Amino acid sequence: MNTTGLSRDNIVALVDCNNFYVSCERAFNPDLAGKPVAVLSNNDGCLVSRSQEIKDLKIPMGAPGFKYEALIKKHGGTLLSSNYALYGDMSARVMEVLSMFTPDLEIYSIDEAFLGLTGFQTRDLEEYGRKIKHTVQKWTGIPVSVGISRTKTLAKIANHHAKKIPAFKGSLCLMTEERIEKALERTPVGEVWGIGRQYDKFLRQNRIETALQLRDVEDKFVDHYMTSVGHKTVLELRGYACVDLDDAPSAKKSIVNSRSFGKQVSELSELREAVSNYITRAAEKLRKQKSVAGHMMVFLSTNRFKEGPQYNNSISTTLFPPSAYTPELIRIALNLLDELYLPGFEYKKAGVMFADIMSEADVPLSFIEECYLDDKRKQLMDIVDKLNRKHGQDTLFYASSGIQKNWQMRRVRLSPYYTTRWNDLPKVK
DNA sequence: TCTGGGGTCCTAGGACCC
DNA sequence: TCTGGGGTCCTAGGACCC
Repeated sequence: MNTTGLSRDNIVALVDCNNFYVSCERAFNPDLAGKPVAVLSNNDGCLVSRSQEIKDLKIPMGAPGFKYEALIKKHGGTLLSSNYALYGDMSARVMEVLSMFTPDLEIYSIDEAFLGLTGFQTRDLEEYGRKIKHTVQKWTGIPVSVGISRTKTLAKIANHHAKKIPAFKGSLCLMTEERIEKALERTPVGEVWGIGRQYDKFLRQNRIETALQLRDVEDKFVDHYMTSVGHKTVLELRGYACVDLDDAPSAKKSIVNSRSFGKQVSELSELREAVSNYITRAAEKLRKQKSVAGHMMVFLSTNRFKEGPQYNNSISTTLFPPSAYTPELIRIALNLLDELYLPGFEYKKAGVMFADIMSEADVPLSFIEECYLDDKRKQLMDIVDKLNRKHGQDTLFYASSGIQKNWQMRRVRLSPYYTTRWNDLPKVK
């Protein structure tokens, strides 16, 4: 395998929040400490974040909430609806603290970040990791684990062990050959970043069961049986950094907004309301990253878990000129929906997607006017966005989005918006 | 009664052209 | 009637991630 130009002198840390959504809830509600707590997905469907006590009850990730509700209640536990406004805000606070520990911060997901530490060799890195952990905990109330090594893939593994093994006190640094080998030997191959279910199965069939065995596999095997992604994974395990740190979040290439409904929906009028809402949200995201979309898709599906006739379909169109102007996008989407819709089905989910996304700045000058960017429509969108940011989502909304919203998702166990709504600020008694 | 949502990257294969 | 082979572009779908 070719390793020309790849560095073995990198240092990178992965900081990962422990049970992030549950930790956010606990940060504001001390009653939840030490008891089983789980956060449910949208529509109060499956468990997407579990406290240690829930994991100890052997309740798997992604399990449907209703199956385990009784068990959780029996152990004095709590199930909560997801409160993304709260988690997003807490995430921003954690990331701000992390940014003080490195000039190279890559926010990888809502609860994870990579920190470039190349050049920090002279420090006691594991101690530095512990300092990061304590600072985040103190200033945000969120517990995190820190893994440090030569590549992102190795840092992931380090993080995993830091989280699982109490003796490491939340921070593990894998820099020496000896430590790396020991950790890789104890890591099942399926836990390696980039090895999913299919690869796991294939590798095990070939007697590769640990991360160490994967690292030391013959080049011939990799060349023959693994894709370019697999190549990178193996090289990263060998300490060659192939996945660069990316500190400037890039603009999204596609934007999706979709939700399951809180009930079965068969009326076109209700679907039109939902799609109008989804377009509104997706177009806000478009404008937030200063983009316009050249392609739109609308999709619709029935409940796949329920017996009965199923309908699962999508329809799409080119947007020319590309746009981020909500009223126009709603009009187009509703036309698509009318075409897509078949009466007589019980629908459970709908969604919209924008693709062929380009930056406003890249719109050819000759299109700018048609593209809405150069006139009152653009100003109107700016004003709507500003008002809604300041006074809350849907302060200004579109008539087509409806008011009753009977189709909306269920969130019956929602915690207060502790950090983003004045009336919900926690009170000190 | 009740089973999430939002992304990226890669590859294979079809369509088309020469 | 036969029907190569190489290149490019596009799309659908798979695999993976959080």
